[in-house]
Amino acid sequence: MNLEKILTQYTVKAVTSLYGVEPPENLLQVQETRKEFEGNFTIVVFPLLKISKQSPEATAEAIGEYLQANYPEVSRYNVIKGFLNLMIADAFWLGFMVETRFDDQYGYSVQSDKFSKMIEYSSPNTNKPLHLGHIRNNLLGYSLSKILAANGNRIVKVNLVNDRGIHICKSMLAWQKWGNGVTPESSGKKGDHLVGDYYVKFDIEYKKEIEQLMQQGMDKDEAARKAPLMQEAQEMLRRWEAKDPETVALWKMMNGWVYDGFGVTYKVLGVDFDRIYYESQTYLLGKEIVMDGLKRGIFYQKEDGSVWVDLTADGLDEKLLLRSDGTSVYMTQDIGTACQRFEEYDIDELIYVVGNEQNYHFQVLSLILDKLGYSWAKSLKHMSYGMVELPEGKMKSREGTVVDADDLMSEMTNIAYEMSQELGKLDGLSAEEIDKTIHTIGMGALKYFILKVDPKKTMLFDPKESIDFNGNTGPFIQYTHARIQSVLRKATESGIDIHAVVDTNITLNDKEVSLIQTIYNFPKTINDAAGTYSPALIANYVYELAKEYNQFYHDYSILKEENPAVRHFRILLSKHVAQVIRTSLDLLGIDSPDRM
RNA sequence: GGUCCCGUAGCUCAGCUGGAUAGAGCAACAGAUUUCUAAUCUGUCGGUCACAGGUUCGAAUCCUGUCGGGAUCACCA
Repeated sequence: MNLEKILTQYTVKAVTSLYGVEPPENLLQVQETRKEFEGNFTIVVFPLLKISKQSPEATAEAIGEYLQANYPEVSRYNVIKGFLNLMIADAFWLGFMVETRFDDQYGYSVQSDKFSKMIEYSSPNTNKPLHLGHIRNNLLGYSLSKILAANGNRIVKVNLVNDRGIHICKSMLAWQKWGNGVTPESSGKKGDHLVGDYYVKFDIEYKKEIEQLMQQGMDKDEAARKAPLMQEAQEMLRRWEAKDPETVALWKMMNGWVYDGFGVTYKVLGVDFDRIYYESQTYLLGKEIVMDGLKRGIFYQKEDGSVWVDLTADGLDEKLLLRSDGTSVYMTQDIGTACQRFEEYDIDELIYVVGNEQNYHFQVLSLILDKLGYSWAKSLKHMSYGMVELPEGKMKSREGTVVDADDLMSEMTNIAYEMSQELGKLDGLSAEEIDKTIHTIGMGALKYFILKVDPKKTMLFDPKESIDFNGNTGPFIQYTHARIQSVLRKATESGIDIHAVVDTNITLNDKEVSLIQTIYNFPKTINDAAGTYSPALIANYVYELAKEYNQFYHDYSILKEENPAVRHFRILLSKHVAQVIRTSLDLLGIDSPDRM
């Protein structure tokens, strides 16, 4: 059981015994003591005053004395105003350090009854390469899946690739017109970037056409609709839907280039999927379900034949489900794919990692499925995250104001190389080791930079100021890990057995207690992160741990400590800190180097 | 206009199920290395927690309003 809960129970007993009234648990507030005060846990006694009928100080004093006298875990206490600060006995901390199994599963929950959760993330369009916004999505989705798995869930990671539609037709058309048969091989360009270039090319030419038409007196909307290029793109989409062999062949070829490109990006980013869905295979789903809902009177039809759902009673609007020509819209597909997934997989929850611009969409989706009577409708979850903005505002693909994912990642690696070189950290390493190290550090910096921010919030990325490697950063934490590994190597070299049994008959200093307490909090942190879908909690936690360790490292010797019992304990502590750092970073998808 | 989200130090962010004197990093300045990795550590400077009310013993945190920023309400996805 968790120490906070134990202290809560003890306090209940103390109050009952002292004042003859058993306090309801919600009156008890046990929290970690703030750094500037002495103690490990603090009981806030203000809510208990109505029971004690005494001053805050007297109440705190009485409870403190009772706890210290009756429970060996509580070694000392002090009272400041209405706050009772408790010191936990070294014996408890040492017992925790010696008895706990600090393997790579430390902190994980073991659920006897595993929940299965499907996480959909990434979900790119195939008409252009991935950018920084996709990086946030992928890192969040991947990290969340790891955190939920650590919290005792079975996880299925899926990606729904948007491989069809007008956008890819634009790239195809532009390539046909201006590509001269260029391929990734002939140009030496990554496939997704090559296809993206033609998407941009389409837009440029399209804009020219619109302008021309407007000069001929057409208004903007009409020009946008009637521009020959747009007409052609739409014609191409119709041919694709009619399965015209030539169009399908071109589509397959260009999507193939994109998948090769994405594969490389995903690999460098370090994310993966258990199952990839393609919208070309799912876009017709959902239609029958909607028609069935229409029959059952859940939806209604307008005169032109389009099908709608009325959500005004739920405080929302009316939503289109089928166009007047009978074709599906985005919502129709999502209804269909959700049903398909719950049929195909034995899952308890379906989590969509999608930007907060679609909050409304997912609210509506869940509501519609609920109206249709699916019992699992309420277990659809939207992990909504904020946009990544540049100093000048939102990124816009068509205007070229995007931070390209591949460029950014290689730039991070380059910076990692320069810094490592400058610091002389690469001396004596093979070329292969250098590559691996700088990749680990560069990606560590990028991933931590993204993941330390609360997912819900819009975050800012300034390309002019490169991502830091000092302070509250990924490399700082990685460095702490590498530093500990170095100490452990030195220990082994000098013949110290780092696995030796630790004598618990020693006194701990403040920094040591504080470190142990932080390690002790790890399981709770994972649990919180899983409950709130927030990798940021893990990131903030591991930063705190690394910072505390560095302070400890600075203030105390480990291998040069003369008392062998203390020395062994500090080695043990260091080892466990390294383990918790490694596990934490792993939950963020970040590697922990042994040297850097 | 309706709905939702956000506003904390010069900058980037923590803290938000109410608790102590609001915290980090960056930037600026000053220091620490004969000692286990200085990508580290220590210190100084920096705040009307957007504003105004309210609830409370206690509000950055909860409620109401105002201002400012963003998203969304498509026969786009």
